[in-house]
Amino acid sequence: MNSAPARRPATRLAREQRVGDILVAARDVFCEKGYEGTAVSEIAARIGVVEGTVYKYFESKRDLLLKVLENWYEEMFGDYARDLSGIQGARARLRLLVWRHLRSIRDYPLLCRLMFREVRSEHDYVGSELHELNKRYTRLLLDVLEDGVKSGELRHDVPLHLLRDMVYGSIEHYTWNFICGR
Amino acid sequence: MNSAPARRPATRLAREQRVGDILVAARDVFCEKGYEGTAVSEIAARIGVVEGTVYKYFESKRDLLLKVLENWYEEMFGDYARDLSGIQGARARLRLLVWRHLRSIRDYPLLCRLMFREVRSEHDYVGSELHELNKRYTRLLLDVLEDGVKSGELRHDVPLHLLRDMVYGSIEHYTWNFICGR
Amino acid sequence: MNSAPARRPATRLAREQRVGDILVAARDVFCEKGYEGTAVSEIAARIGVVEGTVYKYFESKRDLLLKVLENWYEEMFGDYARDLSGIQGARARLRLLVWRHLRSIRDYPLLCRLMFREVRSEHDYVGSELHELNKRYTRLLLDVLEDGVKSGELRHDVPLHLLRDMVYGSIEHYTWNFICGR
Amino acid sequence: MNSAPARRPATRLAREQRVGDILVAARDVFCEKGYEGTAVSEIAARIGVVEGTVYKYFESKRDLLLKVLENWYEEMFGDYARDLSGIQGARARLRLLVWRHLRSIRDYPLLCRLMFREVRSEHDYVGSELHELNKRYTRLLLDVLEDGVKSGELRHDVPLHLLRDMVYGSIEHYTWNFICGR
DNA sequence: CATGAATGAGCATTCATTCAT
DNA sequence: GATGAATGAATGCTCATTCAT
Repeated sequence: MNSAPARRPATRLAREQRVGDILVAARDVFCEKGYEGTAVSEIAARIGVVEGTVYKYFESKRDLLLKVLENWYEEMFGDYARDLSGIQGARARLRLLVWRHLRSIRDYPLLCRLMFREVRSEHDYVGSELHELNKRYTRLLLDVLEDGVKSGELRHDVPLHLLRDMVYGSIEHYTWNFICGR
Repeated sequence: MNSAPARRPATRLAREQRVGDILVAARDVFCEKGYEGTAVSEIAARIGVVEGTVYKYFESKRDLLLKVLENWYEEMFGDYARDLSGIQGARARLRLLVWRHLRSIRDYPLLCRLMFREVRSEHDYVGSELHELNKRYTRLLLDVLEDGVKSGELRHDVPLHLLRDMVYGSIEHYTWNFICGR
Repeated sequence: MNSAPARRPATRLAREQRVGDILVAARDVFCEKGYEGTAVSEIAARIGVVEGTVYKYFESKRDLLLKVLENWYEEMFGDYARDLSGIQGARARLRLLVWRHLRSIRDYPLLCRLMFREVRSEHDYVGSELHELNKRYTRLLLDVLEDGVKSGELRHDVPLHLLRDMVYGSIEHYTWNFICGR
Repeated sequence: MNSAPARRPATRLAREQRVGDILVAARDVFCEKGYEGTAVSEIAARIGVVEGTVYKYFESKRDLLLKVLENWYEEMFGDYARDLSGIQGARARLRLLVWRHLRSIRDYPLLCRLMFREVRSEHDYVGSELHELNKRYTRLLLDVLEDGVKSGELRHDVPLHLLRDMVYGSIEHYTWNFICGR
């Protein structure tokens, strides 16, 4: 029951470029308004295309959200691993990890919020790509702690994984406080 | 003068009773389906009334959510304070606080999730009644730690409020993991 | 993410009245434009309400279609049975059945088309209420033929159910030709 | 002058071959999903081309549907006429016609459904190529009946065209029942 | 010839909220 | 105090079709 469409062809971009533009626009709007509060049409409007165009590149609104966050996680954790690989000493390594983490939070508090609010508490999180990326990070944390213990540089009276949780937990707590505007 | 039609009796309850019923129904549905996923009509249906009735007692859907969580917080933190007032020794007091907190999480994980997801990251959180109730709890935590330090029972090499954040943060981290189904 | 709705309460009708109005409007638009070609909003517009109102009374567009046709079938076949119950003689009874059938087709050719096009070839037809109503009619047809044979009034050299199919088939053929504008 | 980029070879086929491929793919998808339920993109995908390509060979989606059915009709009725031309005797000729018809239905029930559902009840049917092809067949039927009557091989008490309609109608009725999954 | 990016209108469905009764 | 009919805006998603390359 459709008829006569397709007028202004508008800027014609390479697939990759378009995907990137959409991801950026989506990131911004999702951060501003939350997932439910965001209309796909607004994301499209930001980069001067129509809704349909977004759906040419992403399966669904949810897919778009996940891709936005995966993008961010990969970028973020890529940094961590790279930066870590030149540092000696458990304390220094730990400091770097925590520092990087905090820096990411400071730089992208709204993405953090998005992650916590819209994804991490959802049923599709466990087992997802995002979950994997997250585990890779906590693994890094644990490794550094273990190395430190082995080398005698760190001591601990609680099980190591508890220690890791305390570190990670504290950071998370700051994240929340930061996000919440304190 | 006499023939009041009075069909549908529609149980006429005391205001307080009605409010309570709505709050319970709202809590359940919000927990099950999340805030956006919940239809006011379903809350109403659960207790056999009609949407309009809910609006007689609550200003808006959002108001209802906030009231649900305030209710829970009050109950929860009331417990904490009461139970604390018979315990001697910083460690014991700290243990109780943490214990109660963890118990609440275990008992009401979905309310936790609701809190994190729908409220704590929102702009109307800071300065809200919920925020106040939360601060009352973290104050309690800090007090216990301070007492412990004063009495010499606890030592610390990091600033006390950092310690408090590590305690609270760790609990939060567990909360998330618990909520997320690990 | 909704806000401030509900202005003009518009004509407020009893449930039954409204349902009837919607069914009539739906019947008309479905007949004119076919199922896929019909927008629920147009059905609503015909009786001066908004889309949402339609969904208060019917689960879905498909549900509405089915209800429209059930309505018609019941009316139609009710007539058949009632009218039959005063006629003697197999030929006269048969004539009445065929006559009524043809009359229904003449009076509601578009409903016939709707039935054939949108429902009868679909997977949800077999076993549906509509299928049952249809079988009730073909049963009637067979009964009349059987009675006629028993009483000696009718002779047949092909199996009776084949005869029934020829009768029904011929009517269907006329239906199609009538529908197709010949 | 020379460096034709010529990436994606995109099999360059003879016009006729391409048209044939598209028709086959269209036939399959239309049969599976119905006209409205079919996306042109899926037809294209089936043969590894892109939507635009389909529009190089067919004016519109509707055009494609019509061409698919014309193809089938021609094939089907061509058979009828050819096979008829060697048979003597009205009964034998009639039997062949009916037999061929039923065989086509059995072999291509989904094309039948497509015909009935999507085309035969539409305004563009009457006067169309398809209508002509159909009339050619019913003409055949009538001719055979007339010959039979002339030669004294067949008797009839109803007008001949009615007889023809009963024959055709019965077949149609079986078609429907067959299509509908009985 | 073939591509595939882009269009843009269309549509079913949901739901917070109001208000006459 | 309670009803429930009505609103009407919002939104995710689809798809036939075009056209620059």
